[in-house]
Amino acid sequence: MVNVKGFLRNYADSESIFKNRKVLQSNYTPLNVPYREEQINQIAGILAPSLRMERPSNIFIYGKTGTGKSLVIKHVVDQISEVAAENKINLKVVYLNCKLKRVADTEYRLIAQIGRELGQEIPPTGLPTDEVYKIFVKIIEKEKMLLLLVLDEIDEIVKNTGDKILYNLTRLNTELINSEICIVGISNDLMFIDHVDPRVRSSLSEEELVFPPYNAIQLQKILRERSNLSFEKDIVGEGVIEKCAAYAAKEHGDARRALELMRVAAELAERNNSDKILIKYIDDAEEKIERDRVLDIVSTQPKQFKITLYTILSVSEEYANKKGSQDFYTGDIYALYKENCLKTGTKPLTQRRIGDIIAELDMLGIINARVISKGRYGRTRRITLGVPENIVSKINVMLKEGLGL
DNA sequence: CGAGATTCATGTGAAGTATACCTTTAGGCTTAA
DNA sequence: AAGCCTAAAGGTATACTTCACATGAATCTCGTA
Repeated sequence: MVNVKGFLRNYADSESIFKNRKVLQSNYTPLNVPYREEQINQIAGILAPSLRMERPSNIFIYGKTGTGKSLVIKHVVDQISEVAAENKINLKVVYLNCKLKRVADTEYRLIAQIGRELGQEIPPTGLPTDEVYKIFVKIIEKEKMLLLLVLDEIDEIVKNTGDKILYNLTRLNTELINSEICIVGISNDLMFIDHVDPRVRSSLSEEELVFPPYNAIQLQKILRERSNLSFEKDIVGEGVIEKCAAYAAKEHGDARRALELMRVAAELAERNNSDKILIKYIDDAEEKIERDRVLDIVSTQPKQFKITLYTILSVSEEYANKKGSQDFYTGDIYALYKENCLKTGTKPLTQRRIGDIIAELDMLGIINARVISKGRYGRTRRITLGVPENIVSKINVMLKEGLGL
């Protein structure tokens, strides 16, 4: 424990390899967004009427993760807000990510959350949904305003709860007298809009934009630009940027991932007292990111999810040790799950529910659970792991402690 | 031997229940005039 | 009498349970070659 102080002193004395750490963090909004000028101009053009208090067309934006959708929207919206403020225009912007569990993943919660963003206390449950709509309308109608509603990952909420919300939201405009709402929908899923009600579709996607993925060259340019802002000269080792870009390009040109890789690699370099970011740190970074991502998801799950996942992971570890890896199915897991419940003193849920939980864990990408038919031997889900082997034990240990097993 | 029937284990949808939380309302208590 | 607090009543969303039916390919059955 003595050398902790030494380490801290050393840390305080040594030069950080970061010139500006924030630049590489995921919530950073750069001044200019390379290779997205066209989209920025288009969106700005579409949203500009808001500065005359006229309702702009609703926009629908498609693009894979890390293609700059959120970034561009935030960028444009920030600028518009500034200009609006200069001209004393009452323009409110609400940005919401519909994927956030227990925040905006049902109709009630989404509307309630918008209300809260606009500074109104709304209880987490208990009110009728149309009551929440009324509260919401009242807030906007209180004074003449234009509400710019940015719904990120809008496909998630529709997948969960159907397109009724979108219908209600688009219809809301016809009821409003003072104010108006403009909806900007963002989706990762290109096919998404085909599954919604045509009436909603036409009003929601009055304008459509597609964000193409970045290619490796573009990713390199982005990385270079940001690392120039973030690091002192000559910190970034030979070939590092190329490797980051290549990694990310492999994953459909995900710029967010590339930048994260860079940042984590830099942090690892710093922790190792290295004054250069070397290629070897990128591999470590890759693993660390994946681990953190999974750990983060896992740790925020409700207890029953954890027990279920713990059961699955233990079983798969056991099988891995015994070699001759076998498949396992919902029934097996449920039996063991019940045992684990007994050990932790938790009331076991029914198999019906566990089936749903397994399906949800599959959606989270932590496991793969495919429905198969074993013919004469029934129909079930075959469960396999969705995370690398070397992370599994770490998750398992964490779960074990967390559950008190 | 092959087409169709059968079968199993659980997927899946609908409807019902428990829980936690909300607002409203009415009654009781306190307080100030 | 007015004002405030509390508890009961009436209502909702969400997570979960119960019930009942659906599924789909390995296996079985049985007629036919």
